[in-house]
Amino acid sequence: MPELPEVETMRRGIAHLAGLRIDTASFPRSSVRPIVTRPAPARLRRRLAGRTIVAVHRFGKRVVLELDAVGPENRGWLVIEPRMTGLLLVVDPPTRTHVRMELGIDSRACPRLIFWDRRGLGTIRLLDAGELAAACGPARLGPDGLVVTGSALAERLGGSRRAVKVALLDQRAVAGIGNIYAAEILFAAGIDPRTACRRLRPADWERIAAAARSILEKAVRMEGSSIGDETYRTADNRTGRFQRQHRVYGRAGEACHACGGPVVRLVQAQRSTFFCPCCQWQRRR
DNA sequence: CGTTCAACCTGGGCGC
DNA sequence: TGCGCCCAGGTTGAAC
Repeated sequence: MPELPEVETMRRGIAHLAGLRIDTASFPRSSVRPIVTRPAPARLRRRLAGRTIVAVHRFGKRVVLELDAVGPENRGWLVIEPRMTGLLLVVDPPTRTHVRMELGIDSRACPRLIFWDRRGLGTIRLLDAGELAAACGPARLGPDGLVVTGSALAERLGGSRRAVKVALLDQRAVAGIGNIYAAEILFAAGIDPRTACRRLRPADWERIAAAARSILEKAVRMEGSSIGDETYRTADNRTGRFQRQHRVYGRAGEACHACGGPVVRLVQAQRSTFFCPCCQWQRRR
């Protein structure tokens, strides 16, 4: 579920935890297979207790709690990856099932932070500086989608034979774009998602980058996209509002707002792509 | 290099 | 009602 706008909204929703101390950490087992944590839950619990949250970061689609050094512990980074259904909440989740992590925070302002993940595909890892660089550094994540430039995209993807929609999902090329926003960005840029990257010219990459910045920024302002029940929510359990602005995502068979023709769904790299064949054209040479 | 498939999970929706 | 199937915001690794 969460892509850059949703994860950024989560980050902002818990940014006020900076400066506060983690009292207790628990990792309830709520399904056949417990959520993936590193280290394993029992040890992670001990290593988190008593640590102060120095800052709350976002790297691509991950929220990262920076923790201070205490006793034998060096400075650490708790990397939370929500994947499809993970949520960070400062209020009670819809149900107590699927709670994967609960941090008791030493403050009346925020008694707790809950990671609630219906499908349990999310991961939580406590990393040191070197591991953080390997997981969230430039080798793994391209420039953030909010500030990506056309030349950065052209440099990373310009020679690729991949379809541009598939390439935009590559976090090494640009960080934070997922299936919803890839579709919306390419609609805004007027480019067919099947176009091979190598067919695109510098001006096309500029249009894509400009559309990415503009759409992601607007989606952040509207606190992300909430689709269906038990889907993405803000940290205080409100729905996002950007789903109302979707032009193509999830609209197969419906009329394009621009031309009136039907929005089409197709599958690329095992994932749905939505686009308007009339408004989004393909450069073939 | 690029694509395809499977896997990790839960649960909603649909056809029969 | 129930069953089986397809679908879902993500990521990773293996196989071809």
